[in-house]
Amino acid sequence: MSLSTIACDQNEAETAKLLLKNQVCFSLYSASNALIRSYRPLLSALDLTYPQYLTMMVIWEKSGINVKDLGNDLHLDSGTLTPLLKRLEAKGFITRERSEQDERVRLVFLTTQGQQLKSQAESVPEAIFCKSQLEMAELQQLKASCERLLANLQK
Amino acid sequence: MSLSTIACDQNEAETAKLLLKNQVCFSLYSASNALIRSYRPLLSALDLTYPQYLTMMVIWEKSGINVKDLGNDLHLDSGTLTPLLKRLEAKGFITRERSEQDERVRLVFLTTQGQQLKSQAESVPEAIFCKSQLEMAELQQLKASCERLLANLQK
DNA sequence: TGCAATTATATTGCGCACAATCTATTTTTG
DNA sequence: CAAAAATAGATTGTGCGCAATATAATTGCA
Repeated sequence: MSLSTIACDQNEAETAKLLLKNQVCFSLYSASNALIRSYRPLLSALDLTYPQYLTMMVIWEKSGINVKDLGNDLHLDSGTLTPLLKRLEAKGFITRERSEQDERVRLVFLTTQGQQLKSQAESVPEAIFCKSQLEMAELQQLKASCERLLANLQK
Repeated sequence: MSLSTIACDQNEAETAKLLLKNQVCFSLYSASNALIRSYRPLLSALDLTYPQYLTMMVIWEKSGINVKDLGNDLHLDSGTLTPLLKRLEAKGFITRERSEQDERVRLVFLTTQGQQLKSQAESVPEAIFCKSQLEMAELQQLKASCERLLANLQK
């Protein structure tokens, strides 16, 4: 094998790595965008966006949580969450109150209307599962790989 | 088993479905965000964002492509692409010219500077692969599942 | 040929994500 | 106890993603 052949092969290898169709990350990015698009009609009936829906999930489980803990759960920072929470408050689903022990901390509480929203949201997971048309086993494997990837990237 | 027990179990099942930690979609969304974050330091050295990098990949392969075909490849629409392409043009990586056969069509061409950028980008895929700390087999499986999911959601 | 329908792209507006920075409060420490 | 450091959250600015709409060019068909 000549040196020029080696050089050529290496060049082809480099080129292949920069093809869109060979990008794992692009597949993940496109699938994530497509999922959020699929949620849109279901969630707009509840007056929620997808990030707002995720946020409500945490608050349904942990009413009274502060912004920092919410950010840790959602992997989002205050630059994203502060305006998002203000929009949820404007819709009447939550209230945002300062902690009395530590005035820096904002606590987020579920309202009655926010609680009622939860029952309306109960059909959403099943609807998305149907739209995905994947077996539960494959979805679980996909979820596990995404979680491993996230954990590794955060190291 | 009593009716109340059934009701209780169903309620627990509904509650479990609305827990953040049980959401495949949230894992995908978080992993996608984390990946884009991981690309950021690598790509900012090339003066590119992640969507701009994906777009450049298509143009490296298909200089002279029109906006519609670019959008099909990237699963993005003109509302996203028009301003993105203007930014790539402002940086000198591409030119945007109207087709002479059909004045509605915009053709996107690689510049010399855009071509030079490709060689600078060649180390990026390997760097991300290392950051992911996943086996190639798992990444390929992840990619395949994402592609199946995307295809099913688009039906 | 002329006009309606179609097509390609651009524009506008909203809501994220996130970096960078700022403010206010609390904690630490000399 | 006062100054420095740390912490929580808010603000600002940029760049997506995408729905809705607008504009301009092309095509189809009566």
